Amino acid sequence: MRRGENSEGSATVAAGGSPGTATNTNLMGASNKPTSLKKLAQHLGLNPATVSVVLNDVPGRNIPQATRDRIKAAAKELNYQPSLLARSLRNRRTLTIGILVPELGDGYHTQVMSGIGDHLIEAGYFYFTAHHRHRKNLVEEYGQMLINRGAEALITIDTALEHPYSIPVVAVAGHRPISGVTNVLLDHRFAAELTLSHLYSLGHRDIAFMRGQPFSSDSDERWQHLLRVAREIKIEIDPDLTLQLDRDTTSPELGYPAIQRLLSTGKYFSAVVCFNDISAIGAIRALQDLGVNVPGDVSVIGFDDIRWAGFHNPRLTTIRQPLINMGRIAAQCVLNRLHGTERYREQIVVEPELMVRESTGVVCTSPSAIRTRENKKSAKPVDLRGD
Amino acid sequence: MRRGENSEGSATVAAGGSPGTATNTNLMGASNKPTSLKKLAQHLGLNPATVSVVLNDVPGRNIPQATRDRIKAAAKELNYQPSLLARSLRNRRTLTIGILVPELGDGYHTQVMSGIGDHLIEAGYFYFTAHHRHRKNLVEEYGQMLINRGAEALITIDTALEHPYSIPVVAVAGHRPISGVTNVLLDHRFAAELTLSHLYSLGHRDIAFMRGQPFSSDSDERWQHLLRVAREIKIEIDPDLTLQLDRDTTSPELGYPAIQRLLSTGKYFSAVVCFNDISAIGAIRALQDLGVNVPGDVSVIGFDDIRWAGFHNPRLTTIRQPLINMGRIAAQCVLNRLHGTERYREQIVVEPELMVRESTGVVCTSPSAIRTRENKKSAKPVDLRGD
DNA sequence: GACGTTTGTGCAATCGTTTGTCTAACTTTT
DNA sequence: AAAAGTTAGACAAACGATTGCACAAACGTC
Repeated sequence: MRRGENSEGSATVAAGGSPGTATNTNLMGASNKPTSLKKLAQHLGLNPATVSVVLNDVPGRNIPQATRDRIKAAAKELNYQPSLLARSLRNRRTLTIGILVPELGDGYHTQVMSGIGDHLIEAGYFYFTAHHRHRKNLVEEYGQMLINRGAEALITIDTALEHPYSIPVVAVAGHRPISGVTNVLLDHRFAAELTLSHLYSLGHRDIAFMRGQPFSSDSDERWQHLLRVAREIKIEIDPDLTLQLDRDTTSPELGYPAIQRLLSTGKYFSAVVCFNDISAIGAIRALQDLGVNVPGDVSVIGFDDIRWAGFHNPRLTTIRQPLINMGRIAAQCVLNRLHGTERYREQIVVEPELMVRESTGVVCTSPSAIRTRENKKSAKPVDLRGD
Repeated sequence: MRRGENSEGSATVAAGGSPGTATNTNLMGASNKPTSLKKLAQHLGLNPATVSVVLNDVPGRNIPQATRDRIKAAAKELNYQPSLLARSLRNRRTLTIGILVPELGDGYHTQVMSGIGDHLIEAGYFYFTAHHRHRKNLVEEYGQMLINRGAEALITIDTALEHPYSIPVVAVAGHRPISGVTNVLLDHRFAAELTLSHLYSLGHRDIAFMRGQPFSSDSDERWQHLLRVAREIKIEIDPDLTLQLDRDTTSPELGYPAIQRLLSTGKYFSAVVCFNDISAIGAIRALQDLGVNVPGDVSVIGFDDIRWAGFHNPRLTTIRQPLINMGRIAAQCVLNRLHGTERYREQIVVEPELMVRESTGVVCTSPSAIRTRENKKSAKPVDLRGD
């Protein structure tokens, strides 16, 4: 049924369009070069400086209204568009922010980016994005590149910075304290409390945990707080029930094999705390495929509250990070620091929120249910998508 | 249990960090200004031009190795970083592409962006992104802005362009033929065939349809092909079973009320063709909430094959668009046109793929199942997230 | 009619690079 | 030893805009 089993999706590329209408690559309908200030001035018989002054409404210059009108009319007529490149060079202001992310096209980061982008573009700023796939040298290289291209400040998401920068930096979910870097981060202590007290109150004591990949900057922080809170409320964390994610992917496939491994040990557990919603979705899928009911037999709790968490089946109980807002806050902070309207702060803490939905429930009293899983034939193997 | 019911996610902002360590906003550890070519040359007692020549390994110039080494050493020592801004101005090459999208942080677009970003960055290009929320004036304004900032070419996703541009443009899922714009688009005819023949072969004849929002550029194209193919294979399309999406959101909430409305009419249908996976997930949720089994009572087919389609419950049967690949193709095409290594083409067609999973099944023979829905009490109302 | 002020615009330098041309010194050839 | 050629690097003019300063004409005042 499927055509093309190659991993990246089959894309048959076909040339279309009638050959007769082929257009030249470079020059379209309009004139080749855009009108420069100089040409405009020449056309008007004026000096470029005068034109510039008028077009920018520089205060304190007296140019008669007649000339002003004449200039503005000509600018419109010749469709003059100032080269922001040249302007940036001269003014030493690019109105550009650099954004450093590990990955494009993933739920978590894109939500944050969305908040950032919204705010920046409203404020008249543009941004360069670069993704480094958690590779140290690329973080360094692209960071520098962004600066060379004129970024006035940097925003990073889930990125491990190594040293201070000469421009303002705001890091979303970067945990290292670095001089000059403002960290926007979640109150992970509170998140751990929400997670564990929720499960505890439902009667769960045998809880499996998924630790995030080592390269994800939230992983360690989140784990440490879970450990601490667990100790405080006297939940024992069994090393055998502790999974370590390691694959560098943002597909739900992430959590799938982890759960398979967990189940194959035969150890009893009534709940799984997942590193994020994506892995939670994979985990649920794995459980369901092996005949384990969620939340009947095992409760699953996610993290992030990505867009479809509330629409999954079962609806995902999760710890919500205000991702969009975190992005917005980061953008706001970076602009404020740029404009000097805000003192540098080491960190800005945002609060998580427990979203109770359907994937968690009261603990299953008879552990027989989970023990029966060997008897059930697992469903068809999961469809593992390439990318 | 929830703290903060405001729609954007509660984010309590708190200033952290010990006040003593407050750092100045602007100047960090390093020297304030980065070293320019001029300063470097001065430091070496040489002319900037000579330094430039050496650092760029300009061929055909004879500079003794000793001097070359001296220059390179000094460049490293003073950490000279060329201003790409100035270089761009002088060379009239910015190595920058502009990307125009309707929305940030949504499954469909971000997948495409991911493919674009990958390819561009590998090729040494950077990109500006701007999102216009389908607002005509913003499309125009941001498009111009990108050009003013030096974009050498434009890539658009799901964006309605109005006129030709003076630089190469590649549009992903833009359907208007515009001179100088290469359209990367899906073979919607084939997609319609895949969709309908799949449902037909499962016995479905009473099929409901969701039409995409008018501002989405794929909507009309997709609908027309569905109509045509339906006529050919003699599936009747009932206007009463045709839904029109209109809300401008990328949350599954999109499909939810549409299905509610549909069910409330009492008309019988055995399958729903959704505009995309997101709305399909919302649709499934709505059906399930009203006690309709998917695929037992109603089959649902999506479109796009976003990342978690295969992990949803039930796994989503869908028409896959090779989104990442479409992005990659767009990037490749735009660079090729820029370098003149590829003739302009009006369009590049990519092929969809039917992913048969679990949300479609053989038609339910006794329509009683769906008629019983009034008897069942619906589940808790769905959790409608704000953003 | 001399002088200060206002008005309207031009000039030139600057931002940080790149690149074509040019010169001075040094080396080789005859 | 003079002509020719090589070598090493300087110089200046761009790229396209901004901005402080200068300057000329017109105007008003005494």
